[in-house]
Amino acid sequence: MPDPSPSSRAKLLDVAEQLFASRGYAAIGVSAVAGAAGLGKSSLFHHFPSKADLYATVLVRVVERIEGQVLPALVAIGDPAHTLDRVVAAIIDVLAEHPTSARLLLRSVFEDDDEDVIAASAASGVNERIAAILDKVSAVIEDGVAAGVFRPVSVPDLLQTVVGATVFHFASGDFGEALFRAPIFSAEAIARRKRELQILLQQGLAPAVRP
Amino acid sequence: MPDPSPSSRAKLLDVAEQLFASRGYAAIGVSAVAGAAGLGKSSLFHHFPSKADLYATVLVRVVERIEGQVLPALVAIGDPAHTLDRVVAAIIDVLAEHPTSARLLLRSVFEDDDEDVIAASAASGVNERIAAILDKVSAVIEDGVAAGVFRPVSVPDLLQTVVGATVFHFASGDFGEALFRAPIFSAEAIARRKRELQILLQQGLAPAVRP
DNA sequence: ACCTTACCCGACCGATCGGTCGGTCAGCAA
DNA sequence: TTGCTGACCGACCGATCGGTCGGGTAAGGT
Repeated sequence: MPDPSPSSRAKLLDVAEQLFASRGYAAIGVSAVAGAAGLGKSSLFHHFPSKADLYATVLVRVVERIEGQVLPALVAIGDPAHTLDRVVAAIIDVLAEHPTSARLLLRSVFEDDDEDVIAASAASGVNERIAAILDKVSAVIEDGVAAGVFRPVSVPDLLQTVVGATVFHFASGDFGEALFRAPIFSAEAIARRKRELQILLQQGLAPAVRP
Repeated sequence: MPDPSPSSRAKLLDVAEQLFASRGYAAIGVSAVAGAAGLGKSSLFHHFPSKADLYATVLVRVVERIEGQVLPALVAIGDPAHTLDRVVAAIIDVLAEHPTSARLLLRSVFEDDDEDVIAASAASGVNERIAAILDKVSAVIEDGVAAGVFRPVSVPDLLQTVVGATVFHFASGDFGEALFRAPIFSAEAIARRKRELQILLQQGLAPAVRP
């Protein structure tokens, strides 16, 4: 019991985020969510009009957290190489802060969901907000290529690689921990992940030295 | 209609792979699978003892396809840099060949599934077979570091990056296609993906030039 | 002709799904 | 006290879930 009275609605959002992240939308029933929040199923429908709406609200919360941490890193200060470093660090930080974020994002990306779910999440505009962030990251890479601090690359490919290397990593859960034989979300693991990815990108994107 | 009479059982596996990949285990009912295969629900249970067993069988088929293509690339011929190139190409080829593979893999990795599903897939040993492949990839990287053709890296981190950059990419579906504004599984897109990732890795892993 | 076997189906089972409904209860303003 | 309101719940709804059962049908062996 961490909080005395987290307003029930917030508690529902918390447990729903946790449950949806671990087992997916279809596998989690509304009574399971309500029960985990210490409420009856009917009380859940007092706070949210439908299961799909609850899920969409959870997604919006996650996207807002990401925006709050990644957008500040995207203001163009310093050369694109430093900006990219900051962005990668920000993405890793925000995904590491809430272990559920990466999984939820991953699911929302490649889950051809239930019809009312895609309707609800489309109405909340989460996809567009994610796309907006990625567009800005693309712009940073393009700037770097144009300025000659990065070698020419396929920007969408690099973006996919960065997203895969960050989101997938923190979404990998038991699989990742089995691979590392150590926790993924420890402070050292997070710092190492940041360092390894930044070095790989900086060195892998360096322009060819012209003799 | 590719095949005149694919033995019903194979047809069931095909449509189940497609459906499970697109919407996940919990979201797909057995009657939907059977119906898509042109059969009644009862007929599905004539071929498979349970839904979980059907899913596990689908997973095994996917893992076998991957083994068949990636393991040959892992025989140590040439230096580790070339081997890694071959492995990356093999992974991309096998994931691109069947658009369902990457999604199924991703789900099996981070889906804290239903209890009988984890039991069935544990009995089929798919996790161990995936782990065995990744262990061999790890060995290649370690050899490269030991031989000095790669700079020192955190091997699990690099492995996570490679898996994320390949599996996530081909599992991203509509999201990825929206990002590229072009199909992901076209021959050109696959070739480009291969090239971009190989260059990024080779250059990013090159040891520092000693003055 | 008979029996077996493989394959398939419709009807049905209990459980659970998302969601509704009527109503209880505490707090608060008048 | 009275009346109202937001939070909450138990009981219930039709639909669908995974799975069972008995029976039907065609092929093949003897």
